[in-house]
Amino acid sequence: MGNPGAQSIDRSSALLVSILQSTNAIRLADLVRIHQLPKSTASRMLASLESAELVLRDRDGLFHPGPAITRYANSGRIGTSVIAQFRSLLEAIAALTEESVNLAIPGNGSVELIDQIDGRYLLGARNWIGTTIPYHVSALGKIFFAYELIDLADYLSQNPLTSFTTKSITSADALEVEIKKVRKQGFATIVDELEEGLTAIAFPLKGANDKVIAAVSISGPSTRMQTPVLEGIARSVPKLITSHSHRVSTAKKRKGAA
Amino acid sequence: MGNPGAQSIDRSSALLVSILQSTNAIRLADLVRIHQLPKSTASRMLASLESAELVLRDRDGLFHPGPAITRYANSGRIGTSVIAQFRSLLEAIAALTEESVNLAIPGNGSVELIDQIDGRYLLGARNWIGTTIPYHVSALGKIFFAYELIDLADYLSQNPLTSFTTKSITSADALEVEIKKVRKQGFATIVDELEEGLTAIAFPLKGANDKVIAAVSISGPSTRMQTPVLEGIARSVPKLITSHSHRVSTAKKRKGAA
DNA sequence: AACACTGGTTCCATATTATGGAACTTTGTT
DNA sequence: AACAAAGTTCCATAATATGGAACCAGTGTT
Repeated sequence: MGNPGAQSIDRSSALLVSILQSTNAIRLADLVRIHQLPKSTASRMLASLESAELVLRDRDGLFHPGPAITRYANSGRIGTSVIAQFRSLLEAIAALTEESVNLAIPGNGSVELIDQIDGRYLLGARNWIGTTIPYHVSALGKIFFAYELIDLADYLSQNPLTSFTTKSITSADALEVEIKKVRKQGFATIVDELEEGLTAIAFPLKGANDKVIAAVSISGPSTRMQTPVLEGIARSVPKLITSHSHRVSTAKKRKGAA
Repeated sequence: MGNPGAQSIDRSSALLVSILQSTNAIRLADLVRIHQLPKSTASRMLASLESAELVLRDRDGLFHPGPAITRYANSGRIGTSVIAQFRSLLEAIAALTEESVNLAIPGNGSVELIDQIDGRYLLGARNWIGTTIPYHVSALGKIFFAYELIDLADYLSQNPLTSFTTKSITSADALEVEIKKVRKQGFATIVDELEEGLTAIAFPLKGANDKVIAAVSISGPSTRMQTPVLEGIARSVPKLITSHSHRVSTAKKRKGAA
């Protein structure tokens, strides 16, 4: 935040985001406390957001995401924006690696695959879009843990670490160690952890303001994806990602803003 | 719109809503045209919304709903706000009618059932939550058409009017006539149109600012739900809905605002 | 190549508009 | 009944949003 000439929008946006993020309904007083705003200001802002249907107030005065947002969430075009943003990157990665490339966002309890480019090989070319995979056996999932799009503790408390193969990580301690490693390296891998013979490597993808919003994975048979290949990918793909994230023109200017 | 001391929020909210509603990505210039704003103002506002992650700008400068919203849409707690808001109403209706009562919101291509209270009878007590039903064979769906939460023309152009029983409406003309009737009466019915022997009656539900955001249906076997019963429901349930919608306390004040 | 055109961002003087303290309502609690 | 807590409204003040103009790319067009 801190956009010149947009204080009120910054503030009201922050309120809206709080409402979107909070698991349970939230009161005006809570918002005032969290954001350190005068009651009067917050009240006015929320009234405005409410009349735009961005926020909904229930009979008890609690705030919820509003109809305008619910409508969008229900419209079935959720992933499209992220897909559009990263399509060309996926293509570039697929061209480079010749393996299947997937785009994912964090979903409710499992990784949500939203886009895919198939590789050259026949083996591994199956379509994963729409599939959901538990976080702990997925390279993409490890990325979401490492970059805190999903809270590891939360996940552990709600999901058993089911094993898919003998290589699957099934202990909380081991998973935590693994996540730390991912954070350090900047990428995540699974080798035979989800399915015997399947290897994948995943990288975080940042949005405009440098926050991780999605992840991309390259996957293929473990026989093809040996250590040297993985190392090559780990070296080259981040470069592709970085160069992709620089928007064509006026982007450089705006970079400072975010 | 038109909240005192919140012009900028009203305006930026309108921009955000436009972005949420539009099927395809949208440019700054379009938004400026639609909302009759100076470029400079719109540019500033969108930059602010972007830094709050409410809006996402792709490499081509096109606007999409942002990560904060996508995250919420993917979190699996979409319907909860609406459910919370209408729970007590559903209970009241169930107590009165003794039949199964359902709450629905418009979904992608089909009615989305999000809450249910079972009636007293054994027949008809099956759980519909999560089920999706085509609009044209559902009383709830007819409500969504009538109150323009779903565009009838759009729907007709994308979906065949599949027949479920011999009573199902399968011609566009007949459906349009039916919708007009619904709009006039203020409620919708299906008698044996979705399933032989199943009758349902549905009513619109308004949010805080008097716009329809959801619908409620009462359904049971056609043998029990004869014309006199339906007439009784059509008389009594709207009263329940109205009395429910008056919020307990400060609501009366705020009513004027919206 | 030079030119006009379109889409977008930045600047800055101006006064409109957001601000927040205080007063006021309403509800729940002891 | 009195008190506390949550929320809304009021209003004088100045801080902040505003929008025209200048500016900066790209993208055709001749």
